[in-house]
Amino acid sequence: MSIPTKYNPKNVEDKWYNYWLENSYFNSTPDERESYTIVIPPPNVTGVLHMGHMLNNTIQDVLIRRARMLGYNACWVPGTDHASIATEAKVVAKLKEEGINKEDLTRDEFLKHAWDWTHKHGGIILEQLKKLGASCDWKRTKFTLDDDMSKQVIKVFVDLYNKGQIYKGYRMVNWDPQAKTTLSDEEVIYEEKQGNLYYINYKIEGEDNYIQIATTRPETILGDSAICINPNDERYQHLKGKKAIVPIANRVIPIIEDEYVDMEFGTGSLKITPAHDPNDKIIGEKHQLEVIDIFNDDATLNEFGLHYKGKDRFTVRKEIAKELEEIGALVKTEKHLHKVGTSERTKAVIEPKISEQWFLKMEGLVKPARKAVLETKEIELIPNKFESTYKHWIDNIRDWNISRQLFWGHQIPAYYYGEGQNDFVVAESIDEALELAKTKTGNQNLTKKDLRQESDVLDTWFSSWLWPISVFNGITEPENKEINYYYPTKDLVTAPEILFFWVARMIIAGYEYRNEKPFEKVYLTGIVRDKQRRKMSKSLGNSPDPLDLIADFGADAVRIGMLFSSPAGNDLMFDEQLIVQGRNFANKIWNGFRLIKSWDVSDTAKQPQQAKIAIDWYQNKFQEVLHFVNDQFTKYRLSDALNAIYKLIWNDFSSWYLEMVKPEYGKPMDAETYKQTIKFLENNLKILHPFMPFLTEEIWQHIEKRTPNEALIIAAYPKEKEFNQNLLNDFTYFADVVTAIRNLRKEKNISFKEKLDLYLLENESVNSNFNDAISHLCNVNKIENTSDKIAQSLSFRVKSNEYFIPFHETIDVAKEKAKLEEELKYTKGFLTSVQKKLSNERFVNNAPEKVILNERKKENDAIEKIKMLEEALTNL
RNA sequence: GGGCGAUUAGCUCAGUUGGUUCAGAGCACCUCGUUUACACCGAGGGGGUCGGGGGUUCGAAUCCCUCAUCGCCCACCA
Repeated sequence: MSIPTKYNPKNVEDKWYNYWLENSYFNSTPDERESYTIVIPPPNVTGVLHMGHMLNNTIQDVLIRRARMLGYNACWVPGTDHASIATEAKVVAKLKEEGINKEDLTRDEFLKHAWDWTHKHGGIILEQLKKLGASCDWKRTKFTLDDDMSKQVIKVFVDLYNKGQIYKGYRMVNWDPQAKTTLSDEEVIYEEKQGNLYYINYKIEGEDNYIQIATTRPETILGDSAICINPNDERYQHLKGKKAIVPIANRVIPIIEDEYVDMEFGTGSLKITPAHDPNDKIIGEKHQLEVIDIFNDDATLNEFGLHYKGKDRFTVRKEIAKELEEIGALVKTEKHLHKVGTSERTKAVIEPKISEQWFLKMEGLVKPARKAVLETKEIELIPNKFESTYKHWIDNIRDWNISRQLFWGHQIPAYYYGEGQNDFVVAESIDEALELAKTKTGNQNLTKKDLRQESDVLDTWFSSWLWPISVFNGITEPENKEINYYYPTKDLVTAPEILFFWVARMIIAGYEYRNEKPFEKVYLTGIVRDKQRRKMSKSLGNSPDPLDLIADFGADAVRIGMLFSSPAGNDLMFDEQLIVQGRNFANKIWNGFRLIKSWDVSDTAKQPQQAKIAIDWYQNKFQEVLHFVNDQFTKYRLSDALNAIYKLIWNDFSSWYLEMVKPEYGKPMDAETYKQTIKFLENNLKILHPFMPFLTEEIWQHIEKRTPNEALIIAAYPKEKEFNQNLLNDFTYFADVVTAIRNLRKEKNISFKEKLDLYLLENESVNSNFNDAISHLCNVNKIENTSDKIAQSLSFRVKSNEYFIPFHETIDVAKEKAKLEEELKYTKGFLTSVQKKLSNERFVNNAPEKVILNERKKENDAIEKIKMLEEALTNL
């Protein structure tokens, strides 16, 4: 026998992955079958695989492999995202290490570096996904900055502009001083931070009086253009109409009145800095205040910062507090806990800033997206608790800032022909732009050289929101065969973190550009955490390298480990023990296969009764579990489906079925049982394949030589059939008998080698087809019915039947008696409670007949059992 | 500050319209076991007043109220 006792994934995983690739099983082209499409959430092109990817892509692979076996034309489209801000930040950092400043490069020079970087690191993550077994159609791999993808993004921009949905506006936006770009509201993460609340005195002009304000950001006083009080505030009536002097800057600013001011907070008076606070900007506009921007793009102070010019905002905060103290303007400082906006990507503290940006109007666009999820349920969020989150976002949506001051991305297709901020045209190409500009200006002498393209690029999500459409070229050629076939896709598997960034916007784009949903189900995964519930991350160093795990335990084990306990929407508490469990399971299956392969098969051997009944039972058991598994899949409960298969294979198939059919030592197996066993093994492999693709294919191909058309990956998933519940119940009874005998052996220290006789006092009928199986599993010599109790025997009861095993050695009567008495006591107590229930008139009158009948049955069974126990006691 | 969700065995979680098989599974733990697949194994076993307190009901893990703890999302209080 050459099959090793341990399953070794190393030897098989690459082999089968290559085999699958060579035979193009992952590739899809439109045909007459129904399509089943999943588009991958494109990871950052320069990213590397982490545990979150593992979980996410395992789920997608399970879904797509099962769909493939169910006969769908399964298509999983892979790709990567250019992730403009994240990638640009990485490239900038790398250049800095080489002593190159981004500022010193032209756009083209920088882009060349970025592309070099992308070509070097790009797609590593996709190679890593192959190790996991991901069955993506690699020929369809897309990158969001590919020309064909870019064209579609630009086309959509132009279209939305022409529809009046995109506009340029001078607005307060979120400024990331590190990346030196604006961010959308979604890219700002609010973090609670300990700061100070500074109380500062402003002198009243022409008086020896002061007004006190409170601020968390003293450096911004240099940009103050007013002090604001609540007109109803009794404390400040005398200051109405007067002016105050900004400390240090010594500028005179008005004291204005607005009911916006909360009289309860701080000092009840507020300094107004329109350039650096969204609320102040609103008040500033209302009262027509001056806007003084004190910051440079990198959040150092500009000339309005006076002697602080050139220093960083946080340095200035400390220094200015000191100076205020020195000049006596700082009254006090209090500790203050507040929320600070930070950049999702660079973690830099966001600076509110007024600037000219491009926006997409969201109001009308979101309507179909709202309806599809919340009203018609055309799109289902799994778990559906995320619907309320979705609703809240969509009902409070604001215009989307889509421009970014970066190089790496889709350059906005606006072309300026003059110096004015609004002297531009929007077009898909510079040639079209030129024609438009000529028409708009009436100047026929314009040339391309007179046009200057907008330097901003588009938010990354402005390209990824088209992903399910653009991967099939559905924007450029809206009626092409592929988009019509593959769209709408079936499942989207992603993290809840990007529900707004990406999922909601894809839904919006889907309805706007296809008039149809982009996917049917959104499966929201949880976050992978460590045992201390910390998010697994590179920076914390608490995350294992997924590739190391695969190398150590095998991809199948890792997949199983990830899925053992990860219901949709729940975080996964990662524990390597789960992967060990996955590895053990692989080994268990492997050894079951080894056992079957070790049997000598004889055409002449007669099929034993225990094998017959085992086959009959397992067929039905398999169907019961298959039904359950299918049901769990419709509910996207992958963990539960996997657990059911795990138990089926480990307990039912290995511990019961194989033990029942296993021939006696040295004897051959009959051909019929062997044939059925192989069939069962194959069915097990089929339903397990989506979860453990490598191991199952390996065994599948070991069972017999298969042609490429017979590979497991494309085998047909087992069909559901009716199953016989009575037989399953009979099996449970049989299993109880076997367990009872095993217990007796253990209690009485009876060696398994000692044969026993078994007598049955039958009060309710027993399926005697299991008798040989009892003999086989428990080393029982004979099983006979008896009409009388048997003295000098061990006994046990299953349901209302009593079993006896003649046993002639001394029995500890006292011990036996105590045991019986305890059981009797319990049963009597049980009977009392049942009878109490049944004598309750209100119960009998109100409860459904079914429930009452059951209680009566419980009562009768208990009475029977008490009788039996009492007799047993007297016999002792 | 607003909203949503959770709390069931040592751990991770099931428990679908209140009622048979409702207090479960896997892992961990304990005991026994080197018979002819697997010690990455087999056979047994212990373990929870279902977060606390009220209420509705003949009957509550399940429905309602309240409190506590935790998590997530959203929001400009200086």
